[in-house]
Amino acid sequence: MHSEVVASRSADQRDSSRESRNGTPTLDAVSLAIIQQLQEDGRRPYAAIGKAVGLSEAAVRQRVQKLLDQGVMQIVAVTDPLTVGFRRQAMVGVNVEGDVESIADALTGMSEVEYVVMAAGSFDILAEIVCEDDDHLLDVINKRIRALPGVRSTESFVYLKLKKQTYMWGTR
Amino acid sequence: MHSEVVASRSADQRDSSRESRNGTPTLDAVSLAIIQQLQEDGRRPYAAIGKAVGLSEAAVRQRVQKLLDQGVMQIVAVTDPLTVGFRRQAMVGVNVEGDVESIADALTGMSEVEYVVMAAGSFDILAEIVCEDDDHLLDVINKRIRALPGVRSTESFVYLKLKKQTYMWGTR
DNA sequence: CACCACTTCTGCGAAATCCGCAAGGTTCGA
DNA sequence: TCGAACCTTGCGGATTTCGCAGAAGTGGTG
Repeated sequence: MHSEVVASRSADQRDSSRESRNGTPTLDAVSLAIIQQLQEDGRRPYAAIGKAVGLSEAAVRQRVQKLLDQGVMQIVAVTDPLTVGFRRQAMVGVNVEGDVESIADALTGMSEVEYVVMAAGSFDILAEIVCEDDDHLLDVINKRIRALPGVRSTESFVYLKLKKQTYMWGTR
Repeated sequence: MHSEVVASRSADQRDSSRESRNGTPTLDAVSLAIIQQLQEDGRRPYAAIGKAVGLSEAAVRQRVQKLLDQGVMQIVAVTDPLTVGFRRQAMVGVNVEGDVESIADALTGMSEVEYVVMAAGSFDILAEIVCEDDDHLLDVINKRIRALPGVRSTESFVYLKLKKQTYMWGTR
């Protein structure tokens, strides 16, 4: 009647939190389905989720709590920064000599930096910066990032228009 | 006792949804405070938010509903893609000849593309791609993106390690 | 100033949800 | 066989959500 995701809960998809090789918990199909529900609506009631994934309300509650505790997922409000008063954003590509990770850590510590990723290619690090205005952006890039010892060069891409921003992993 | 954000709701911060010049709604201090609460916990009850921002439960509910309807904010579960089974991610810089926006729209239509932004600098568009494995990633970049008419060239930055990912705009 | 249209906030029941808890079943692995 | 982990069912009580009616403030107009 109502689309069940799981028919039989047989051996190959039962464990919801075993540790895999790299230390991150492995997710089974049911937890994935729960996350999917919460990606559509973070406030969806547990009973509705349970009906959708084929679990009781209590079980969903336990799983969600565990997923949150483990840090696998978080339920948050996300906004378009422009609407909230941050008018200048940029992606900054950084080239590093020496220890890349320590530079990445330094960037991570800056509150204006929303996103830091170590990458392969012509940049060692990509960092997204969210600022209130041009002065602020300039300050962060030139005075703070370029000033870090070990930063060889940077290249900035100022955002003109945000076209897409999704959080629908697994919903494909 | 409990920190009130707003003391007097006087003229200069009353409107919660007026249209500003560029068409995006302007937010007042109260809505900002509500968003802030929901960035800490997307499931926080309306009454608790109301207490924190100095509004009744019903008022908070109405404002949240409006913010959601307007698309100013969404309440969702966010995860680390790696944990959910997407092992390859990349940022792709795209150079375009002709209409940049139509290319951006095409990218937006691809489910593997999580993030699309039009930028100034040596790339016209930056797009973040989330894939299950190398084959998938290769396919998206070479067969689908490069195949778009108007795409002059692309450059890929494969993610090695995600260091930071925040959703705390306004919480500074 | 009076009046109207509009929006927002408040207050209040009724319904739904959340939450903790307990008892019992199943499966898996030590 | 035992323990651990997980799920289910069921249950109340506390909390939250939800819809609605009424009050209050704003802006525009004559």
